Amino acid sequence: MTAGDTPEAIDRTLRVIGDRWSILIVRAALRGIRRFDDFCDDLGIARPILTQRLRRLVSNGVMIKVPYQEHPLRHEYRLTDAGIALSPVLVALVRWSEEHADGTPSPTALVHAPCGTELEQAFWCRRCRTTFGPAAIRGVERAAGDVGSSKDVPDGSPAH
Amino acid sequence: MTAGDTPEAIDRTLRVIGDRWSILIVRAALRGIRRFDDFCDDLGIARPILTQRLRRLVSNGVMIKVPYQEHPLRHEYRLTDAGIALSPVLVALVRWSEEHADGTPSPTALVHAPCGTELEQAFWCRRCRTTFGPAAIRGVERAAGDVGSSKDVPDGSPAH
DNA sequence: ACTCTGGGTTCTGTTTCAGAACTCACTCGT
DNA sequence: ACGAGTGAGTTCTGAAACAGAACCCAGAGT
Repeated sequence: MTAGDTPEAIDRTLRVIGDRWSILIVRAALRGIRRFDDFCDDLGIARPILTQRLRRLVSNGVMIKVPYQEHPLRHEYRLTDAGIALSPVLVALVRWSEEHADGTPSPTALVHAPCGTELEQAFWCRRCRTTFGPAAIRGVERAAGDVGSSKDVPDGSPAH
Repeated sequence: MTAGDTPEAIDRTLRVIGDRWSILIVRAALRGIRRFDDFCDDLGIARPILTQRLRRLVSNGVMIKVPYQEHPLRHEYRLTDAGIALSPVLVALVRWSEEHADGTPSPTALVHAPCGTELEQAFWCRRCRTTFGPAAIRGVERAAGDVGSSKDVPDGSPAH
């Protein structure tokens, strides 16, 4: 690998949510689904796999299992903060799907709640107070010794 | 699936890039890697899988295979615009990895090229000219007939 | 007692993943 | 002209992951 990039960290993440279902489960959870059978119905996922995925998500801190009633003791699954923090990933994925994988835009648009305008996703520089696209990204070494080695990112592609 | 929403589109996308390798391949490509063996070495991916993944990425328009020399006819793989457009997904993933999956921040920081400040990723409303977080997202029906049913996305805050 | 509901587990295939080792076309140095 | 080297793959093989029916079990409702 080119010196010190991090396939490790991202790789570990992909081991948690990098399968066909986990992200869809998180998505469903963001839509308010909490119960085993509802996940099943909503996603059309096989039960054994759902069991397994939920367990994995829970053990990785993406979701928690909380009882919602005693007696016929029942649990539901909710996103933790870490789980909610996945929404940028999801949004990025959904938008990419709409724009590049698919002709048909999804029937559900994501909007800025206060004003109802369809949202965009952008990179943001807090110093310049500006948004920008992929072309303006650069990767730099963060480690102690040598700072400044910039070596990420593509050529072309105008920002949006 | 419960009417309306689009597991289909996102599902199709996940079939393309929803495995442990595809995203890492795109990431490597964004770092400038183009050749078969370089992907191999960089990622530590098994060759047959790389072959398959590249083929799939090409056939789905994420990458293209272009000859970079005749004679010993050789090809390299480059991202298309659609491929470059995946960078928000990647960035979101990397940032989540750093913040939630891992203690150690990655050695490579992503910065805003012009000024060198570490970038953030945010949702952006062009009407309000403001950035905001997941809590301010709402999903609304886009289709003709029944508009108004809003039912996506996080209700303020599940767990905690 | 008997059926329903929620939340699972078992069992049995079928794809997909992964890795070593091999191939093949071509070029280069000698 | 001959062996070594390269780039880009294939073929085998075994290990996981996925998928679907069917089964289980504790309580509750009737």
